[in-house]
Amino acid sequence: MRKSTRRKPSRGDGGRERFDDFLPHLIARLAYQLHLDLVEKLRQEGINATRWRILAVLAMGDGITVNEITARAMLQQSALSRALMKMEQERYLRRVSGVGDGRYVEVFLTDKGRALFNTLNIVVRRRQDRLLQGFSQPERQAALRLMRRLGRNMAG
Amino acid sequence: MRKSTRRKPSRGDGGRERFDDFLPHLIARLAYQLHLDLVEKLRQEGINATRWRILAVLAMGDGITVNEITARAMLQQSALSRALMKMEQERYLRRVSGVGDGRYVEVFLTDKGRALFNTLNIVVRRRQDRLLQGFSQPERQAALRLMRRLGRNMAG
DNA sequence: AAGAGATATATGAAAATGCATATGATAACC
DNA sequence: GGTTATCATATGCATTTTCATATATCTCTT
Repeated sequence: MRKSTRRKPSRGDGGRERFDDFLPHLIARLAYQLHLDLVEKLRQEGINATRWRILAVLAMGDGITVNEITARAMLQQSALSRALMKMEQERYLRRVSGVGDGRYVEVFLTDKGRALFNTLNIVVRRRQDRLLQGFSQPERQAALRLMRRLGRNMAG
Repeated sequence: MRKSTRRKPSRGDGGRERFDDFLPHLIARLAYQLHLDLVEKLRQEGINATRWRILAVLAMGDGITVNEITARAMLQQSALSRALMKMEQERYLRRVSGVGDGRYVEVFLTDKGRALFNTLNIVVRRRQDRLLQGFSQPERQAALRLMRRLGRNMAG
């Protein structure tokens, strides 16, 4: 067979639809890039993104219920339930049956959990620097404002 | 037990860490909100987000390889490989073994697949309106520019 | 043209996820 | 006070994803 007949398939017709001007897609793509970056950083520390989110939410203020973690950590309740069980076994956190209302379970970081958070936090915060490289302080503020505004639009 | 002792657990100490000013988290949260919204819209049409992304990427320009879809649709290659197989069985798309290079597989939408895309696209595009409600035209442009800029920072 | 290396896709097995529902506990109502 | 409704959490099961690796095809070298 002649060499010239071998080729990598082309990229189609050039596209009658575009994504570059479709904001939800840009956001999904950016979040995905950030996620991959996060997963890789965490992998080196032997932890996955789900656990990191749980640690981070608890570090933000523990003694909260499973339900509250669900909302803040962007996880399904069932996934969270299982993750918490394992993390409790490994002594990263404690679960206490609700003091006044037995339906609730309060979750607390242990010292071990808090130490792990502190270690990871250093690594993870660098991601923000990369994301915002070349941004002036006002531009950073504008970025935060925009995200909050978009978030409100979707929440409302 | 006295009623006053029953209570919903409080929200902890108020938070020594915060997320509201941590841009990667805001982005992840926003993307998650959008994702949930997308999943629900698609569910009514009997399709999941993975398949929607594949359809959308192909509608943007088909005749591309599995690898190219992987990058654009934010999926793992193995997951994509399986999804494509099922979608081919259901006649949403065709896979053609590379014309010049047998390693490649070129993927094309069928008429059925294109029709499905068109139906869903109408529904999905409305999400952008909700996201950008209350934004002036310049603000919309600024939002797009910001996202592209952040994306470049993460890609580079 | 045979072998080594590179590239693209597929697949087996394990883990994670999502969905529906079960369990356990409290609150509300009559 | 006992039944029903409500809420938080756990769990069974099916599906999906991920990781590692296999398979197939091509390229390059000699």
